[in-house]
Amino acid sequence: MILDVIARALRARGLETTLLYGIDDMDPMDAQALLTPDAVEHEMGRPLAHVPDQEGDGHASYARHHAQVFIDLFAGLGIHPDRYYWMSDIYPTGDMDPFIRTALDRAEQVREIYRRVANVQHPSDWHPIQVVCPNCAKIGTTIVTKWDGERVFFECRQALVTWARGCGTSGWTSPFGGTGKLGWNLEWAAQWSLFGVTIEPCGKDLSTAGGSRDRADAIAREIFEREPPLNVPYEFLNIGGKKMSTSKGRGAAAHAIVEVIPPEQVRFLFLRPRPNQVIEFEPEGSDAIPRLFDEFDRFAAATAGRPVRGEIAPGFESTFAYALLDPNADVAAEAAAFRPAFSHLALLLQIPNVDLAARVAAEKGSALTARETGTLDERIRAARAWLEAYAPERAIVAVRDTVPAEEVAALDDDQRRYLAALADAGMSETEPPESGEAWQNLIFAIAGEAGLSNGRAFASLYAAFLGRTNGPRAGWLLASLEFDFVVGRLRQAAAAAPQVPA
RNA sequence: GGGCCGGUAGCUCAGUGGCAGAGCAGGGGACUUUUAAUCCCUUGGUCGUGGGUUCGAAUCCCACCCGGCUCGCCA
Repeated sequence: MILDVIARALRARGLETTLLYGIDDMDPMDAQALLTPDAVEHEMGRPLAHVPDQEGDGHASYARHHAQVFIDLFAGLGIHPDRYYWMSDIYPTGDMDPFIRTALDRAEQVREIYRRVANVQHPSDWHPIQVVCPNCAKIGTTIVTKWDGERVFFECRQALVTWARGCGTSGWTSPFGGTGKLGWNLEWAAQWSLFGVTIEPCGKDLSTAGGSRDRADAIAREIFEREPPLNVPYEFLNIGGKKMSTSKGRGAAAHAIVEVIPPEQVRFLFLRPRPNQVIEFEPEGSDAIPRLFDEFDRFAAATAGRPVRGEIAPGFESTFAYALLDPNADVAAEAAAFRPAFSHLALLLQIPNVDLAARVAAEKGSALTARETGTLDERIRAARAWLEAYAPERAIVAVRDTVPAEEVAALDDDQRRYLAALADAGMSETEPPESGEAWQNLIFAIAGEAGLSNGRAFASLYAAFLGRTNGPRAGWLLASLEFDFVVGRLRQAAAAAPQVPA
């Protein structure tokens, strides 16, 4: 996301920019969670690119299957790298061979960097490369101990790592052309040189002192003799206090979020705070999601030049523009587009027989454009999902099965009389009110006769039916219920004992 | 234990030397038909703690406290 926005910003300044995304699929399989039990012994430790797709849905490998999930996720968020490259494709071309050669020639220097930068003490025969075992095809279990300038001596050790078992084979082999793979920090640095990388943000888990980024930076400078790319360390998004990350396959939270929140609001969520600020996002039982929409709409309004409440963060136009899905969107037109308020939609969705499109068009004051109808549909889906999975109790409108005793007891006498009068009026109509409009007219008419302010009239209705002080348009609410039930409830509430002052 | 980042209103966050802010939430009010909308008003702070520099510190320096990440492998 950060890289996508950087690329967009550079292009906006007229700079030619290429956005690359690499998948390190020569790395060994080290997580058995997604493997079938009988595959564990055989597959653990093999390169991810060589492990068959466990789902059997047509991907060439385990790596391709799972990476596709993220590629799709990125595409859905408007992130379209110019090129995805796979290390399992790069190594066989021989493009990495010069870097492998340099790393092996300078193995002692690499070990020294690990000691100095990361305080990691590798054995004196350790070499910064692993090879695919010609016997068992694993890469995570092999260690290289000698280098003669053309070939390496490897051992496939039984107990090199705890998560995979080697076969015990050893021998001389060429490390080039796809057989060998540089260690992670070296591979990272080699990619910078190979692709001419100039900017590479990374998360704070890597950006720590002595961490992967420090090592890769040192290796780039001292082994491959190239200045490392600009780093933009960024913080994480915490969902309910837990880290969400795409890089370690902890994608479950990411997908759950993306299912509920439309892409532009997801982008907005990431872009609004500074990169080094942890984003605390707690959608569960909170108004975090409605608030996210409201803030987005506020930024849109400000960008369109409409007045907004209070102050707005500096750079709001950029934040809004980069939150848009389409990098070439007409920002002014997008900002000016009408967007129905999320919480209002969530409310309307809970009332039966509401023509949402008509209501929203009425709020706007004119017909919705195709784009706005799309936004509406998107928000309706989001609001439904929110109500189902995340909304707090107070956002749920539900007609109580019985008279809400406490809330009704808090009503004043004139409000109670009003409820009785409304019941009488409903009964005395030649036709029982059926439409929301008929009920709404009656509610206002009786309130006028009783000299009760509209606010207090509505409040008494909400108390009697919902057990709360406010609610959706009362006429339509009553119209959605059985007439006899409505009259009965009105009478019960009117007859309820008033609250005794403590 | 070392390192990095963070700690500002109930919540989410702005604010890098010049009167502590916004949104939301909370409280009060307006509204004869959008009534969870809209509009107006408003409560709320030991800027993590303690020291220092300065005419002046949320901001710069030092120490400490708390939280997250990281410091063997893997990525």
